[in-house]
This record gives sequence, C-alpha cells and structure tokens, in this order.
Amino acid sequence: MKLYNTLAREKQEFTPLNGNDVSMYVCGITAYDLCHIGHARSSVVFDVLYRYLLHKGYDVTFIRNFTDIDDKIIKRAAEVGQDAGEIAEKFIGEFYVDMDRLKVKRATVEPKCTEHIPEMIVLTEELIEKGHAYAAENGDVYFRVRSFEGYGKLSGRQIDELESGARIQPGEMKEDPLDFTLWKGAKPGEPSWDSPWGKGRPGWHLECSAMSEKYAPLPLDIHGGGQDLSFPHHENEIAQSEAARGKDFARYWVHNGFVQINSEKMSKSLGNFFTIRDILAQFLPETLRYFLLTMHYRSPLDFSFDAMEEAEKGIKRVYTALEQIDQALERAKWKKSPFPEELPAELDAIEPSGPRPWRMI
RNA sequence: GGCGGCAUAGCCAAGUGGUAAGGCAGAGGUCUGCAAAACCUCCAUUCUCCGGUUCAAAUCCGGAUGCCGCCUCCA
Repeated sequence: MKLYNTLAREKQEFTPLNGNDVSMYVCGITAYDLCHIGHARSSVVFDVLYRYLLHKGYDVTFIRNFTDIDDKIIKRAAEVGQDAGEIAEKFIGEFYVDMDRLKVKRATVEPKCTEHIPEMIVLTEELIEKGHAYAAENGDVYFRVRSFEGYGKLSGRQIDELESGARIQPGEMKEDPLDFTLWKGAKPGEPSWDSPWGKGRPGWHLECSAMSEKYAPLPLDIHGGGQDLSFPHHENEIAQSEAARGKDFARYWVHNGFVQINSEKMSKSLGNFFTIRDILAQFLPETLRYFLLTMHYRSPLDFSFDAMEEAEKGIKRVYTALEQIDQALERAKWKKSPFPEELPAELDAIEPSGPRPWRMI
C-alpha cells in the first residue's frame, strides 16, 4: 500500500516500523457542538484506513483523542450555563451517536485531554528544562519555536515567512510572536488544574504529543487528521514531541481533504455547514458514508443534496445487485449436484484449444 | 506574496508507463393494462494547453493557464 505522506510530499510505500504492529493517531474532535459532515468525512476516511490495515492482518493501535477542554468549550458552557465538563461529555456522547450510525469503528484507545493533565505537565517541564519552552509571569508557558530546528518541515514553511502571520494576542507574554502556548494560565472562573506555573489548562497542541507517546512508541507509524490541521496544529505537535524526545514523532502524515459547499470551504466560521444530523434527517447513514467515500480522500468533496441523491441512486444499485445475486443463487440451488465428469471432456472436444468462456459451463 | 494540491465526456469521477472503470443525465430496446422499477444496448480515437523523455505517456520531466486549500480557531 502506498500512502501520500504530507511530510515527504509524495506517495510512499507504507511499511510499519515494528513488524506487524501499526500505530495510528488521528486527531479527533473538540467536543463543543454536534459534528458536521467535515467531521464525518475525516472519521469515515480514517475508519476505512483502519479497517483496511486490520484486514491486511496488521495489529493496529488506533488512537483517536477527544479534546474536552478548550476555549470553545468554555465559551459554549458559559452560553448555556453548564460547566465545561458537562458540555464536553454531552458532545462526546453525540459524537458516538453519529459515528455509530455511520458505522465508524471505535478506536483502540480514545483518550481525553483532561485525563492526561499530569502527562502534559511533565512534558512541559521537560521542554522547559531543555530550553525549548519558558514560563511567563502571567502563568502561561510558551514553546520557543526558534529553538526547534525542524519547525515548518511538515507544512513546508520557512520560519521567517511565518513571522508576518503570527501575532501576539492581548494578554500573552511571548518572547516571539511565533511561539505557541503549551500551558495557559487560568482566568478567574475558568476550569483549571494545578501546575508548577499556577492554575491553568493545557494548550491545544500539547494533548496530542502527550497522549500519543503514552499509548504508542514513537515514532508513530501514521498520524492523521484534516488538511487544515497540518499547520499549525501538527507542526506544533512535531515541535513539542521531537524537541522533547529527540526522535521523529510520526513517519507518515495523512491528511484528508475538505468537504465544500458550492466549491467553497465549509466551516463554522463561514456558517455554511451541515451537521451529520441534518443529512441523516433525509438520507440513510449508508448513503452518507457511501457519498463521503465516492471521492478520493485527499480531494475536496463538494457537498449538495443533489449529490446525495445521486449517491442514493448509486447505493440502491449496489443493494439491488446484491439482492439479485441472492435470488439467482436461490434459483440455482440444484447446481449443487455433482458436476458430471464427462462434461468437461465433451466440452474440450467441442473447443479443443484455448480458454473456454466460463459462461459455457 | 510564500507553501501545497488539483485539471479526464453535459455533470460527478476511477485510472500513476502498455493503449480511457463506474455512476448521473441522454438515446434506443426488453418487460408491463398504463406507468414506475429492473434489466440490455449505445454514448471520450482521447485525458486543460505547449514542449521533452520513451518502442509506448492521461500517467514521467519542464513550462504555461485555470481552479482550490493553507499561511488565523477549524475535520
């Protein structure tokens, strides 16, 4: 099997590092809302990869995390007057409802960010010790991007070109606008955990580094996620893990393409998105799954209800064919009687040379 | 501006060196009281364009054009 490796920018033959074992880490959802069809595509695409690897006989450790603490969760919680943990639990539950309907298999390990705070604190301490990170007076800890030589290798970026896009948010105390947050000091009223830098919570990128090395030996064979995650999220994961461990973080980086609406990116910020539930109100789950898989996984997939109807026709055709096969088999039961031995000889006599079309039998 | 991806029929789309899958739409037919469904047949001498490599290119290389994504939270 060949996989397009974002890191190498080409398709490469896939070979696991450790014999028959394959480790695969895919960035899961931030649990603050219902999943949209973009999440569905990512989940289904990696579900297919997972199932294929299992089918090939590999012993797969598939890790898919849940981000259950984050700005958006906190914001949502404040809006509805619940606490962040309740919001995260609720939407993790909803995620399972949707994914079960789409027949997405559970991962081997499905770690949650909030259950790995100690691991993240240790990783942060190690990065500080090695000079790759620093604690600021406001309780934040930042990763010193310029201290990590390979920064930008996944997304093909030069560090100096990034400078223009980077900026320091109000309240941040970064040495360099490029630096990113490892640990975020808590503001009053926010959920927080104790740490050597005071009360706070982990930055988004940190969980993937901490949890992947906990559940699989580094380097991971496959690390995946949506295309948009390659920068900065995956770039930052690489920086954290490789700066701390001094070895490669992941060998094959696999990124799925986006779902688009009218050839435009679908996203919450643009407001042009459909949830999985919106679609399943009108179509069978297998139709959605089939639709998501009709397109090559790295290409943009243009969603429309017309396209869904076409997919519906397509999958009905498959089901019809299956039904007709069953019926034909039913009718053909008498063929189970022994094949007369003299028949092949007679046929050979009629057509002595060359292969015989199998329908003659 | 930088980085990356893509370009195949009216539409969607597979195919990564050996002579263009499949689906939708369309045309004709079988079946049917009519219709629908189902089934059968037909529907790209050619893969955005220009060069190059090769016995052979949609496939590899170079260039052009167009579209999309990322560079800010995002699957």
